[in-house]
Amino acid sequence: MSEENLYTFENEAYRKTYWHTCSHIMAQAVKRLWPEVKLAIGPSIDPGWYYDFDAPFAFTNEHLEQIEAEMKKIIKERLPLVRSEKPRPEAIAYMEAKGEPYKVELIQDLPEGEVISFYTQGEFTDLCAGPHLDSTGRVKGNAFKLTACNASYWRGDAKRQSLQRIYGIAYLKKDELEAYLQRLEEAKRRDHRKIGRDMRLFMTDDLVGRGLPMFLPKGYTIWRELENYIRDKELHLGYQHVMTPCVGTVGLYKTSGHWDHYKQNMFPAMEIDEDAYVLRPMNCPHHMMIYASQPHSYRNLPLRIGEIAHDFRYEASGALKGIERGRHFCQNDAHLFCTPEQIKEEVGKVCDLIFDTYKDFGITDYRCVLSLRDPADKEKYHDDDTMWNTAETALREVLVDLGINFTEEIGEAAFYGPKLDVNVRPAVGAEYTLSTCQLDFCLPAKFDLKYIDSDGSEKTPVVIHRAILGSLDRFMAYLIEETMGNFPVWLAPVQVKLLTITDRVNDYAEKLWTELERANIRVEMDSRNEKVGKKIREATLEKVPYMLVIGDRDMENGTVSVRTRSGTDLGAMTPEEFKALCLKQIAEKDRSL
RNA sequence: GCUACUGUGGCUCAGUCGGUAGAGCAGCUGAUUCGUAAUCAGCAGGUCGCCGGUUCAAGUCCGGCCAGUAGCUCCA
Repeated sequence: MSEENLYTFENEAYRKTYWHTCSHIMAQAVKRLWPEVKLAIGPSIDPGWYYDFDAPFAFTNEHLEQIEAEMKKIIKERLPLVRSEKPRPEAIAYMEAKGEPYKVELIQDLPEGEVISFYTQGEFTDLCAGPHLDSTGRVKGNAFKLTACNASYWRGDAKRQSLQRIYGIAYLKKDELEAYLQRLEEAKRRDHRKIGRDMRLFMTDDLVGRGLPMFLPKGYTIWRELENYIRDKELHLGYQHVMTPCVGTVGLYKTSGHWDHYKQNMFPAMEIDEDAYVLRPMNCPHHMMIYASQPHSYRNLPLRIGEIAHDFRYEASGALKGIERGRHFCQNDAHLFCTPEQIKEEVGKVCDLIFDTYKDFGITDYRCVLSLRDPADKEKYHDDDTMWNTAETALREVLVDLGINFTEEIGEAAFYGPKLDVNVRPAVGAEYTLSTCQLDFCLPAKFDLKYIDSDGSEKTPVVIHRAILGSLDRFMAYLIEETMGNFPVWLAPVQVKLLTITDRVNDYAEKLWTELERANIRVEMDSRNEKVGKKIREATLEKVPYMLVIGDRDMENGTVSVRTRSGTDLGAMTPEEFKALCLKQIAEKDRSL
């Protein structure tokens, strides 16, 4: 790499340094304008940066403009950034003198022996490990923008001080900044909530309740295809599907441990007769009870119990987001009961299923995470070090053996065991988990599950919890945003629309409709008295993959004129030719159009 | 849940300094039968999220609630 190439945003280290210096410039601007504002932390993120402030007033867009103007001044002043170090007592005294309690706390919590460094630019000094640009003048004054101001918590703890986080973004050229802002705007147009409303896929209503989306005919058509897809796939892999009720006794969840860990996130218990019931938040206990209902031999393991299951969780109101996160959702759940020796093969099969499914949906941009417990957190995790060591070691080994690329994250495990999470980043908002595969040595013991091993002894099975499409609701949200509503033909709510040009061809079109409908193609007819241009426009906006334009010429020749939603004119063909083309595309889950 | 912002016909939006609502699309009716992204005309549709307050007068100002949006926290 040549010398000047280091100073581009292609270079991650430079990019992060640049953004971090921007965050210091922003903090300096804020302190100049309002000296009473307290500083928390201000790292670079990808892309951009933020800085958390404790201010006695709420920042508005006008404030952000003021800050931007002040930042431009600081950039023009070309202030050098100078690093310095202080011993701990001096560093604490320094920040106390400056009236920065959050900085004092940060210094106090730095591990013993850690170098405590500061960066100074003009009158502004911040506690910081660096590195930084050598001068505020390195930042391009016409290519940065403060994009948002939101709330955050001091040290990410909801019980502590609420702070105000200002976000910024910067590039090396103005047009790069503008291109970025434009991408943000475009992403908003992919929002599944907007597309879902426009395409009449799902709706909500206050009287029905918050976070309780209702799927409309078109949305449910997609849903049904997804459900059929994954259920059929599972059947071929030896899964057995069950149907269990959406309500269970509190005792069931006390047995599993969910009550202790999650009762505040469940709909409150309903007292009926002598018992208390809850809407179920998940399905493991039901499936455990099914396993427990008869004796098992090692010969019959693994036993794979699957269910497209309705669950209810009392999600925080601020966490609700369309069908991505609601208070009712449907899980593509399964529990695989197996012997310890079978773990590797079963996890491998689950991973194959996940990646095979992603191939069918064209999902290529995902990240695998091995989610481990935080050993220090005895509250959140089932307290059994031996169990955790066994489970985490086993899952890690399996993933390495399978050659899966993954990163490890502490404190992301389920309370009963470690998991492999497959995460994606949607067009709008933060990364989330689509698929999961969890290794559980805990619940089988709690439910006292047994099998008879080859030596005649009673043993406890291991359970693998897994979800491929995760929640069908969330999976659909993801698909909507990825495709912008341009679903592949096999998923499109309406696959073909017949557009008549004149009433004279209505009978002919009717026959075509019947023929396609009998071939199980989802076909609609638009025989309104409107111009064909208007019919094409509307069908295109509805994102119907294929339009068949039918006029006198087609009727005479016994053909249909095929146009795609992307505007390609495939010309005239016989109905048989079109039907074959369409069915082939559906069968192959062909995504091209 | 926390902080901030937003809430006007089904959808997208306008509504000035407070003087009791406007458009386009969709819908309905009629005319038009027109070959690849909007035919023309007419009609109808709103207690301006809800409740209260200030005022002679509130879509507009103030308070509370509800809902939505962004981010934070959480996500078995």
